[in-house]
Amino acid sequence: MDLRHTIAQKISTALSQLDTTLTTDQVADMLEVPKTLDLGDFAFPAFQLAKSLHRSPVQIAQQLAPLVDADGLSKVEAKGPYVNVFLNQPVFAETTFKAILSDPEAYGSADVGQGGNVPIDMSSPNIAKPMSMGHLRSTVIGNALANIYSKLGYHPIKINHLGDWGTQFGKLIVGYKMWGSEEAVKENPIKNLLAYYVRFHKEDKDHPEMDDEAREWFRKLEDGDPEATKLWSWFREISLKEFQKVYDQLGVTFDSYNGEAFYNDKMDEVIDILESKGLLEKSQGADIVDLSPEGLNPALIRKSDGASLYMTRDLAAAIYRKRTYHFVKSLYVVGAEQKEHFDQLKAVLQRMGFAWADEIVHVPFGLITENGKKLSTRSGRIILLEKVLQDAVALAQKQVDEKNPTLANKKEVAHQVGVGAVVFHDLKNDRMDNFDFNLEEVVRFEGETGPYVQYTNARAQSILRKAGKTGADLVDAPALDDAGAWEVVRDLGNFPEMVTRAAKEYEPSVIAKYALRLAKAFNKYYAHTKVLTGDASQDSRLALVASVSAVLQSALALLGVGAPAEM
RNA sequence: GCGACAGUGGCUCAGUUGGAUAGAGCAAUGGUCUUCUAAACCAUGGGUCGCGGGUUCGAACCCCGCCUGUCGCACCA
Repeated sequence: MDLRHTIAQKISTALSQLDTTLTTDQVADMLEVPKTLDLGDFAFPAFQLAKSLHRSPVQIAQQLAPLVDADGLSKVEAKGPYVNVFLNQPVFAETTFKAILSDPEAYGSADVGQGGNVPIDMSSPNIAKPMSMGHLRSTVIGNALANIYSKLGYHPIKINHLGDWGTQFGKLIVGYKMWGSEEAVKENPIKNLLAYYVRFHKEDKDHPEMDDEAREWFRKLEDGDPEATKLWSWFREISLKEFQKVYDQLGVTFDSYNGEAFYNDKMDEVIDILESKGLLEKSQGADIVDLSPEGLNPALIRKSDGASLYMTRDLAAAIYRKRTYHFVKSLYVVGAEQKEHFDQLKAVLQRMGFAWADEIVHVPFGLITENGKKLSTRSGRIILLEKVLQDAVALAQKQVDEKNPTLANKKEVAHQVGVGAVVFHDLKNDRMDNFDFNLEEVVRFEGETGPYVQYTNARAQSILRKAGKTGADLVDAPALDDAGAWEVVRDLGNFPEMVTRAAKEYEPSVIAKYALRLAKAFNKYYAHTKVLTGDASQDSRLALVASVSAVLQSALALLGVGAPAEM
């Protein structure tokens, strides 16, 4: 039984003495956490009882407070219409520190997932195009969710659903054959492949025959023509190698690179099923599934020329993932602009008789703009992720040189701080928030930022280093009795709940905000309390410091952000 | 036009899902390093929570209407 329910039970028992029956669960739901520390750690509002007891909430609170069994608590008092409950701080601190320090990895973990598979569709850049800030969002959100779900006992499967098929490959081949060379592509694959693509779009306006040619090459590719296939797989391979550089910097790995091409031979079955169930209709020459009963636009399954579409491919992918992974949940970390697509996808799967469609979850996120404008590869309005990371690391390097010139592994730290700033910035706000890109904002090191959290951890580590103790040495430290540390202690105790909430809401920002809250509380403590004084309570304070460091590291790890011991 | 998402200090955002006096960061001003890392801490100013109704003992949060912005709405993904 958790703390909330323990207290709820006490209150429930007390209420029965006032001839009121509320179950422990009901009381637990009503319990609030007051916004300021002087109002205690939990509060029970008496408003709702006023009617049935024919008394004012203030009176009820006054009568109820003395009836609550205060064993294990430090105080129960009525304040206005609330009964405020104060925890026994030293006891709570001791159990919390012990829980953290005896097994830091396990703290906040749970086995609710029981090893169930959770494929996560994420990142998904397009071959021959550079990765942009938009891909960063999908990548880091997906990665953080994978970490969070893993901590809760699920088995995430990170799938990079590459954009590696489509008519653009016809254009790419034509462009390459007209203007490209093997050397140029090898020298700078993405840049040059993109240049062919962009140039193609410029020139095909005056030379419509180029489009026919591109269509022809894509047709060849679909038919397995050796030359087309060879070029395609080369473009794919060489692009992937470029993407890998970014993933290495971010520290993100994948379990599968099955992209769009992978499903080429799996779409016929989808159409067969749809046909056999009589779901397909002709409309304006195309094959569709009418979703008007669901209040959705029709799902386009096959173009009038018989070619398949995005929807067809995603249906095949969804079914493949269910068969392969027997998932308990299937996540798609894809921009909010594709919401309707996923609504349609789920609706069609439902129509096909797949009840597991309910377990498909679109995890949408907001748009990144620049100067208020939407980014677009074709128009060249694009923020190169590689460049952003590069700039961030360079700025961090400058900062480290300035602040800590004698640091041994400056390069590594600069990398962790620079990349950490970018990743944290992307994860700290609600997924759905749109944001306008601003390099200075993204790579900020002060205030509510990733480096702030990293710095807090580095300070804590520094204290432990000076003391010559590790967390393991402090497991049995005596209880900390220091009202000034209470905010920190309480935050520490909240970590497990935050992990659960982040998973439930598919919202890494819950963890990022939590890390900021804990870091802020600790910095305040740090500024007011000297840890290494040599007195009898030193080990108790050190246990606090070690606990903070451990939890900050856990939180940063969940977000995919590094935690240097010094910076 | 229809639908989705959003609207909270000058700027960027929180607000534990309906509770006590609406909180942070940035920016501004002032203060704190001979003492564990000043990437920090402390203080001051700054608000009709888009607007109008409604539900409720109680609304930034729920319901209805309106305004503004963004995204989506058939053969791209």
